[in-house]
Amino acid sequence: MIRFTNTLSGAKEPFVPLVPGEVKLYTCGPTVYDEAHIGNYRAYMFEDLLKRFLKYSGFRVTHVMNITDVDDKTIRGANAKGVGLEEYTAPFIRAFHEGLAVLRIEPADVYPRATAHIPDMVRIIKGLLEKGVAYRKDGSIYFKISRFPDYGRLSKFDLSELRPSGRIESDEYEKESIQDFALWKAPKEGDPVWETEIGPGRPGWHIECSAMSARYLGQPFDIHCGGVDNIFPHHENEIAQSEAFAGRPFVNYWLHCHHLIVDGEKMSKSKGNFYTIPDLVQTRGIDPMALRLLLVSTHYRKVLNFTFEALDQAAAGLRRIRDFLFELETRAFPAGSSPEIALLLVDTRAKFDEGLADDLNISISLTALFELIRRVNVLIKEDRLAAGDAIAVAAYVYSLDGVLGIMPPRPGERDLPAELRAKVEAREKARKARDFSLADKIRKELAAAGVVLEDTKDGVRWKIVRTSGGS
RNA sequence: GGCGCGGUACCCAAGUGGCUAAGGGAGAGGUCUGCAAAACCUCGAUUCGCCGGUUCGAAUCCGGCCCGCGCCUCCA
Repeated sequence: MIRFTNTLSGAKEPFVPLVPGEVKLYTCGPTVYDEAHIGNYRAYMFEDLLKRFLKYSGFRVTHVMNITDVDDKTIRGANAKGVGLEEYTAPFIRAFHEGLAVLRIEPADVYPRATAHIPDMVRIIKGLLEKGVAYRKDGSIYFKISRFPDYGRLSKFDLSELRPSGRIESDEYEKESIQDFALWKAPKEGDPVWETEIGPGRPGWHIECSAMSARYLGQPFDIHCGGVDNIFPHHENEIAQSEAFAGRPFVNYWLHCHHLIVDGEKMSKSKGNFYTIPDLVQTRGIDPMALRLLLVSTHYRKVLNFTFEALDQAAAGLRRIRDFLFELETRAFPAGSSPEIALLLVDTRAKFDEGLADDLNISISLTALFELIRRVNVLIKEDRLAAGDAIAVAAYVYSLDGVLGIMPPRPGERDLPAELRAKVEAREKARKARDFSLADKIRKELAAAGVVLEDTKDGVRWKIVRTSGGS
């Protein structure tokens, strides 16, 4: 049984999809006004783990991730640069997809863009007006919170106790109640304007998610994810719009991940602790898979403290997994297989699956993997592992890649360029001739190229220790 | 002030009433090795933010306190 912590109830609940075997998933994507940072990717990584685990568990998953390409910040950015909205957001959208690819985050089925779904939003706003849940004021349209008694259920905010913050005072739009939020914004100097049957203007922020989730997933659907900072107001408002419009529930399970901080502090450009994928991978030469393991291995409901030490630790863990596979693939084992290993794999699988099934408790799952590695390493050391065992264990570990996404390419998919291969052979010759200084010199050259040599009693073997990043 | 997360070894982190408090990293010593790498073995928290309480028994339950973090109207 799979269980998730549902923000709606605040408790761990058994996960039961609306349609057996199928999961409809909506995750809040980027607002493309700037380059995404590793904190943003932490959320996408959590969602990737969730989706991969659901698929691994046998569900068919339909995943929708929105791209917010019209809002205050994108408009401001485009105006500042003197270009159109589309021209302004295009490079950020491209960079976002590149970041996903570098981190091996599986693509969503659809990436709907807000600007391409204005008619869907208009239809909902029109419906809300007709029901009297929305009202017009100075060309804008607002959602009337007083008409939605359930408001605050997700964030557990009591409206009467909401403390006004500075932002309310600076709001440029007139509303009946400060808690009402904009569905549609009246045309303003410099804003893009859509001519629609509810009048000219542009959409508010929250309406796109209500409109696009309904279009691609229906209502209700199973799981909606995002960062904790989206709980209020964004997700609360989505619920209000969608449920008031359709008269039925919006989402069954809300899953939210916590933030990523850097060295114990919030990441911000002014502090200089603001990292993007290219910063780490291209500029600093970080293995993207180490970053992936780091992001994925901290439980999603805990704050992730990003440090370079933690990144090194993740890289070390990754190395242990890779070296283990390398061992299984490059050693000569005696023929046969043992029931002991078959049993060990059954136990490992049970523990691994159980961990993730319990609200994505990945620590348990990784422990299961590392325990398998340690036990099999002992057997290798004692010459008790047979060829069939090695194949079975390696196949199992690779199968986990469906969930973890960190494994190296399989043996057939990796090779050394001819020049490096020649160096490996040259070193072997030197070593046989006991010219160790030449042998060590070549070893160093190979190391600089990211290739590590290991001398075993069965001869030399090489492994690639750096995954080339990005481009 | 409200709502929500968290505080377990040098670092990351599991464990929510009971066998010796998982696992990974780093460190120290050892085996192996031309050197190295990997692997293996050994060592490492009498103790879980603090103080009380409940209990035969508490990291785990209850009460109080301290500390860190997030959200509180367009932030993942």
